[in-house]
Amino acid sequence: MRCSSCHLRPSCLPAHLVGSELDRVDALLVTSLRRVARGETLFRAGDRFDSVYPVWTGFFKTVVATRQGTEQVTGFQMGGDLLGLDGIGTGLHCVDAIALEDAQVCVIGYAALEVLGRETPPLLRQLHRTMSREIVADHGAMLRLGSMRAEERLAEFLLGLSRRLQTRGLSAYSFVLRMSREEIGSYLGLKLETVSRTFSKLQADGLLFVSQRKIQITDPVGVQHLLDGLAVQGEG
Amino acid sequence: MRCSSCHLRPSCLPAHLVGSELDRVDALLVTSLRRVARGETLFRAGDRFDSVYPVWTGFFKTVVATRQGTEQVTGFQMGGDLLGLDGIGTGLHCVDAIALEDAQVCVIGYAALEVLGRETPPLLRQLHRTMSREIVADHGAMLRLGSMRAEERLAEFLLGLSRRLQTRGLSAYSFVLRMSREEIGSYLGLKLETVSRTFSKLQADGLLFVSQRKIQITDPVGVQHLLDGLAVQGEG
DNA sequence: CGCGAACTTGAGGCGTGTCAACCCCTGTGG
DNA sequence: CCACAGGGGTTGACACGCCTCAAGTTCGCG
Repeated sequence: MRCSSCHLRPSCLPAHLVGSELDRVDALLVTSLRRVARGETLFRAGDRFDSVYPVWTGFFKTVVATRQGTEQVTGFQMGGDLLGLDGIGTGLHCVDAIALEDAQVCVIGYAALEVLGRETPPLLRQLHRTMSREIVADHGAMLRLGSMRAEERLAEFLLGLSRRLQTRGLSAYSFVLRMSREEIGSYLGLKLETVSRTFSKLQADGLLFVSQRKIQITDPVGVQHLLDGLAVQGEG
Repeated sequence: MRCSSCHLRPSCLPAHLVGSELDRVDALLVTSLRRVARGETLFRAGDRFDSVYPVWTGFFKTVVATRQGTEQVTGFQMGGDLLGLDGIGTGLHCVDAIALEDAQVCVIGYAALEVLGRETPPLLRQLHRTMSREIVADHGAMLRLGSMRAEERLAEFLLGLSRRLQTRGLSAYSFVLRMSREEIGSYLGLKLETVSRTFSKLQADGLLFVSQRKIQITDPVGVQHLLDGLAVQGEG
């Protein structure tokens, strides 16, 4: 695997590298590629941390669990997203990373990343940006969970997903969900029935079509207005 | 200001440094000290990012806002905590950092931190740990907001605060809240009335005493059991 | 000492959860 | 080609926890 020829590089750690920097990264950064079958874990909470994993293909969820069995989905990761950052702090992972479809990830040893980063400032800077963006994204999740109603949470979730698909060159307004209603519900702090009902309501309001996991956002502006607290415009 | 003689160093960026590393950090890391009066902002969402700020004295909250005026408290920061990491990703801060009491922070230029970090691996590693721990803490917040009932959210919040006070050498079970009911509510995704009622209920259940902002946790084990889903033991 | 902000408490409404039934896809095997 | 099984999704009725609105109290600060 060579980072220099990877189409995901602009959104990955070796973004902005050129020339000899890129050569070194090609040679030393990614030690291997790892396949994870649908339903399998890339790592589990409690596992020893030693690597971070940019997603190359496929789709993941990360899940935290409490001792009494409750679970919370903390994120969904797709091509270009970085998994494993939760482990740096304590040396142990504290979420499960589970593939929602057959997936492949690059394996980047954290020790190697530290060494390479010391002699390649843009690489380090990109790592910091990535961690910072995850913090900001988590703040967005807190806003969703703490201050929004079910309809707003789902709308925000869909627009965020749409935006992420778009930056990866995929269709922004017509896509297939990789996760179940229950997983969406866990991420949004809702029960699966509420997610289902809310999808139906958004469809009844003419904002989107939903059929099982196929989504088509027919009125993205209307969805955005819902988030801005504006009433949806009538037809007459 | 010299990091080497700061009592908060073990929980700050220059933790684990020794000898010449510490000398360099003393000379170059902290460019100045900044005072922030109660109610004033250290930085605002939209401000240009150029520094991170370890809290030296005082107490802060960070707040994200939406265009329609809703706010969400994303965290409370006290001595040793690091403010400003949200800005690295985009070069702009995306939360407001507001002092809840007169406070002092160290100013660490991000550019200087990057340069110093390159020649001082333990410093860089500590930065990474700090960011990772913030990510993990945010996942904890998501779990609270997404999967817990009001009573559990408040119990978890109080135990977390208790633990943080304890690591700073303060009393774990008797302390004064620096934030209002409304701010706690925002952080926990509850209305201030619900926070107030829940405090009263925990007191009625014999787990703590509360009087305005003075808190005394009289039965920390009971509070922990509440989080573990165990019923509180009866008296007979 | 007095004002205003913060906190507490109550009554009633609403949104989401709970429980249950049914439907729709998909895959399997006869 | 169809029958069947099973998981995921949808929908309904009802319950409950939290929110809303309102009144009254306490505390902190000028």
